[in-house]
Amino acid sequence: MAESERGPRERMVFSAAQLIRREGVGATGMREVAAHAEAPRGSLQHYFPGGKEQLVNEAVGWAGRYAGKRVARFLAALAEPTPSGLFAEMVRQWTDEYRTEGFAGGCPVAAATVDCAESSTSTREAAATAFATWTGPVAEALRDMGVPGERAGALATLMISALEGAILISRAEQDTRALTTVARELGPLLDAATHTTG
Amino acid sequence: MAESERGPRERMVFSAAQLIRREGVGATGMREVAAHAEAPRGSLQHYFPGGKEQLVNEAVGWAGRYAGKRVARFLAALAEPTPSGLFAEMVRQWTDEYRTEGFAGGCPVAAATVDCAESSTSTREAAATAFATWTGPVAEALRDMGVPGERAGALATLMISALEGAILISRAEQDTRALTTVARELGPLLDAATHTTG
DNA sequence: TGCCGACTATGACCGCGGTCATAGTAGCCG
DNA sequence: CGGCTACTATGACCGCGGTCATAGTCGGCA
Repeated sequence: MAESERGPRERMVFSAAQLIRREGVGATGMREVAAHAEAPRGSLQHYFPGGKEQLVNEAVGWAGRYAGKRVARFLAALAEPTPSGLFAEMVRQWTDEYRTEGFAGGCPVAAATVDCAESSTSTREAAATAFATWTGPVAEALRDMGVPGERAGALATLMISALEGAILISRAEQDTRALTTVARELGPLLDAATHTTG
Repeated sequence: MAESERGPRERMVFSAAQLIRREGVGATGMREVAAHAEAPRGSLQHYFPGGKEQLVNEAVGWAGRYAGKRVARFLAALAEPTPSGLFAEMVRQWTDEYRTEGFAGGCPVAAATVDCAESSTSTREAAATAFATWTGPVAEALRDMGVPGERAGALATLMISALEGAILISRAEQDTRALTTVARELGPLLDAATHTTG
C-alpha cells in the first residue's frame, strides 16, 4: 500500500481511498484529498471533471483492483496453498495493520457502499464491481486448490463477507479478536471443501 | 420495526436509525430526523442537548438492543431450534426486507462504525456495545442448543460478521445472492458445532 | 518568437447543516 | 392568579465544502 512516486492523478485517487476508509465518504473533502496527495487543488477539476462522485468511484475501483491483486501475493506467500491459508493471509493483512497502525481505517469499498449506495447509483455500481474484482481471484484460487466450481464462488463470497464484517467489529471494538476468530472458525470449513467432490 | 405510537423522543431515535442506515451518518441531517419522526424541530435540542453525537449514539444503542431482542423471536419461530436455523432467520430478515422494500438500507451500526469510528470515540464505543448486545443473545442461544461455551461466542461473532459483510455486498449488488450464499454455506458448520465436544 | 495545450492557482459563490439564542405555549401546582 | 417546568417554535449565525470562473505558468513545437 505504499507506492509513492506516481503521477498526481493517481496519487489523488490513492489518497481518496485512504481518507474514505478512515472518515467515510461524506466526511472526506476534496481539498483534503488534494492536500493528502500533495497535489495542487486546481488539478482536481482538471483530472476529475465529474467531481467528487468520479473521484470516489475511481478510488473504489482502485481499492477493488488492489484487493484482487493482493490475492496472488498471498498465494505466493504460502508454501503450500490451502483455502484456510489464503483466508488467514487475507485476515492477517488487517490484523497486521491494526496492530501496527491502530484501528484508524476500514475497507473503502464498505465505506462507499454505506455512504453512497442509496444516493449515487454510479458509486453503488462501482462498489459492486469492486467486490466482484476482489471475489474473482479468490474464487479462482479456490478452484486451483481443488474446490469444485460452483462452491468456489460461494466460498469466496463467504470469505469476503466474513472478513468485511469482522473488520467492522474489530474497528468498533478496537480489538482484532473478531478477525482472528473468523479466521480460526472458518478455516476448517474452507479446507473441507477441497476434499468433497462437488 | 414498525412501532409507531411512542413519545416524540423515542420516535426521533428510531427515525435517526432509519435514516442513518439508508444515507449514512454524515448525510443524515438533524432537521431531516425531526421531519421523519414528525416531531418538532425544537425538541431536538431539548431531548438531545448533546447534539448530533448523542442522537447518533442513542440510535446505535437502539439498533443493538433491537437486534438482540430479535434473536428471541427468531428462536420462537423455529419448530426445532438449530444454529443453522437461527442464522437462516437472521439472514431472512434482510432478504425479506430487500425483496419487499428494495435495497435502500443497511445496518445502522455498520454505518456508524464506518462514519464515526475515527472521528467520535463515544460513537465507536456505542457501536462496540451494540455489537456486544447483539452477539450476547446469539451466543446464548447457541449454548442452549448444545454448542460448547467458548465456541458459542466465537460462532456468534462469525455469524454476525458474515451477515454484516453479506449485507454490504448484497446492497452494493442489489441482489440477495450474497446473503443466501452465506446462509447456505455457513449452516452446516454451525450445526456441526452442536455435536462436537469441546 | 509566438502559439497551444496541459496543468496549476485562487478566490468567490452558495447551499447545507449543526448549533445557539430567544421567545412562545401549555399544563400543573400553590 | 402567579410562577414554574416541560416542551415547542423560529430565525440567525457560521463554518464547511463542492463547484465554478478566471487567470496564470510552463514546456514543447513550428
